[in-house]
Amino acid sequence: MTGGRFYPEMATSGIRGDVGVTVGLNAIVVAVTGNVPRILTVRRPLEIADHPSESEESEAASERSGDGALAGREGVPFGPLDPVADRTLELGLRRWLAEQTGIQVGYLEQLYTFGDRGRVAPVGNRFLSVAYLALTREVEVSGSGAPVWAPWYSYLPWEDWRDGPPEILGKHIFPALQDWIASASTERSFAQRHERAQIAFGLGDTPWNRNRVLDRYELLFEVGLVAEAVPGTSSAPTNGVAIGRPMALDHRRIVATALERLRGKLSYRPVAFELLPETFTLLRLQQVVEALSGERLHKQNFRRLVEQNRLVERTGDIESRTGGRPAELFRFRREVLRERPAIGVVIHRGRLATEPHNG
Amino acid sequence: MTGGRFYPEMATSGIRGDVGVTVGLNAIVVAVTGNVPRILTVRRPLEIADHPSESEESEAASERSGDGALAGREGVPFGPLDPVADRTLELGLRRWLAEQTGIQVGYLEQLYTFGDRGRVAPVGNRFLSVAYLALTREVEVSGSGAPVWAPWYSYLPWEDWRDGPPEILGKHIFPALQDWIASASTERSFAQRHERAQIAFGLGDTPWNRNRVLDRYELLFEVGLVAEAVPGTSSAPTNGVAIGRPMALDHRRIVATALERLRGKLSYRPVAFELLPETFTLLRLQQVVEALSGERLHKQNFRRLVEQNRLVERTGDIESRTGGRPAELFRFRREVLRERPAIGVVIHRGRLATEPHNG
DNA sequence: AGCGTTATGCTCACAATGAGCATAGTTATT
DNA sequence: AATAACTATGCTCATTGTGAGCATAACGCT
Repeated sequence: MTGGRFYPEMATSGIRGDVGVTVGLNAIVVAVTGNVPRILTVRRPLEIADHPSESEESEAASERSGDGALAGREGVPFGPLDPVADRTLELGLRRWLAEQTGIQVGYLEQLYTFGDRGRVAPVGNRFLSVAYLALTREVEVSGSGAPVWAPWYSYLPWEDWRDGPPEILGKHIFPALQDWIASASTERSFAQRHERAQIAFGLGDTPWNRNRVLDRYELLFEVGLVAEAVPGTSSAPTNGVAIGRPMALDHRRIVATALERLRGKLSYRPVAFELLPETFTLLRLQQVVEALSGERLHKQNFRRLVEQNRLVERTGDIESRTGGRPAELFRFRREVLRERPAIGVVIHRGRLATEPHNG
Repeated sequence: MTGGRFYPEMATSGIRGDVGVTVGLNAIVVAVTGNVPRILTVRRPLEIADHPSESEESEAASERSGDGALAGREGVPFGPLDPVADRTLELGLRRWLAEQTGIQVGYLEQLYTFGDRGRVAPVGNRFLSVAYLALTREVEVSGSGAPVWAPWYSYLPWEDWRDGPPEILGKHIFPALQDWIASASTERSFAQRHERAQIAFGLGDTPWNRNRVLDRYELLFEVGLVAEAVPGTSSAPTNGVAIGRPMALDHRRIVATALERLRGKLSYRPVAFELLPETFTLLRLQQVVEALSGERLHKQNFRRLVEQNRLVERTGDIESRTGGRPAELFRFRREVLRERPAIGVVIHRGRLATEPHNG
């Protein structure tokens, strides 16, 4: 309303010179179907599709060396911030997300603001995007962006340890990391590379840390095992060994950031319930948690954790299509938000390499 | 470099219509002197001081109802993003922070992007600021912004429980909360207010949760116990009872966000060491942690935690100006970042209300 | 009835945590 | 010189939390 009066000198779009900043909003919309965590993707980033005027030429004219980074590649939903209509960033995001995918998200949380994208164009504006993490139950989607639910781990296949260490680690990643470490030019650089790899991927006696998703992604990017499509950003050559599904721009990095955040949150906030229907069995809850954390949990201990912390309450109803003994249906106790404000659903690790004998 | 080519339609500053977005960077720079946690403030927000052309008129012309919100009030350092020169947001922040305060910060972490400020000006641009948390040892500062170290808790006095529950809680805050709850118009609203107050301030059997800094701040704002100076933003009337030192714009909210984030981080990352010199006694370390977490810790258990997790190593040197038995000097073991990636320095609570008998 | 499958109750060892006792070296005071 | 005051440091103990596994229950299917 009156804000402008206080900053008349800011009524121009640029602060210095004539280059301004354009702001967009990205949403990582997460749902879990059965055992599969999914994110909502659009076949072509909406930042192109939404501005049809020149995008075709733009794309056709992209004579970029490489693999046609942008063309037709999927990305996460993107929408503009309407500086006039959207009172808050969050409302803005809800608006265009509803418009473009028909989804009304429940849980919504700001993730990160990405600004260093190598997108400093000599002529164009600086580009900034504020990314949000949204949780929802999986629903039908349809809209201008032709959205599609894609398996989250198809973009980050090394993050799914539910069936033991992913093969891709031993087959491609570890060898490539070794090469990368060995090819360090100085002693110092060697040690640093070694340490980084150790921290990120749990080599040697360092344990694998499920939360270090971004560390791992960035290391793989540097090593040249994943490709990004951001103009002006370069990683080591990929040698044809590109792991996981690519995405437009730096969206895959955003996706990694979202996974890291969500995994972190799992252990101290009851976010898993946002992804479940009103009532659910404890196995369903556990499957959701496992899907997101990427590791198996000890069933009895998981039950104990959830019940002892009184995260759920019985409904009295029974789900009998379990394939075994019928399971009781539970409901999230929203009161826990009051009683024990920092309580989550993942504490322990369970077994990773071997199958739990009683799982 | 080449980014612009892909988004020719975005070379304008606005996405829709002619209103664009201006981006600035805020830094909450934290240091601890003795027992006092401090943040760096500038007497007038640099977003004004830095643009002298019209700011005087702007301020004089601010015929805003109220208390002259902006005039001369302190805020956290603010700097513009130079869309051309600053390759990344973080580098941009380091640049102007060094320019304006002479500080070279070590630890730097993105905090939050604030966009809903009621600053949607009919004529001016939308304003967005990306806030960062910076940790440093306290050093002399000087620069164009005339920066000053101010005690953090002077802005959030209810957050410091080191000497028991702050008086202001019983004297002003709790009564005001009761009034606010009682004045709810509907049953439902009553229950909601009651629950919010309970969660945020630990009323009844709910324990005080040191991490809920932002919840508390926002509740106090709604209740009208703290004032913000953001044009277009309104809270309940403050009735003359304004608690804690005010700040320009919504900077105090940013400050609260920073405290919340830092308190959270304390327990799973060894960030306290960023605020200490190379070597230190365990008491100094404990004091820093207590200063930030706002509560007292059990000394022996704190030592046990720090030593058993091998966060520190002995230097062999002795500090003898302790006022008692000389204390050994320790050094942070940077290796822990590798060995145990998620380890912090605050786990337990210690005593709050009473003085530890052996503290 | 027997098998496969999932649900659920319970135990046990061990680690982590919160609290407090006891002793060791200093400086300041009498 | 004795002692008071103060901080450092070592150690114990009860309780709780965590990881793992045994055992039994209740269904569908053949």
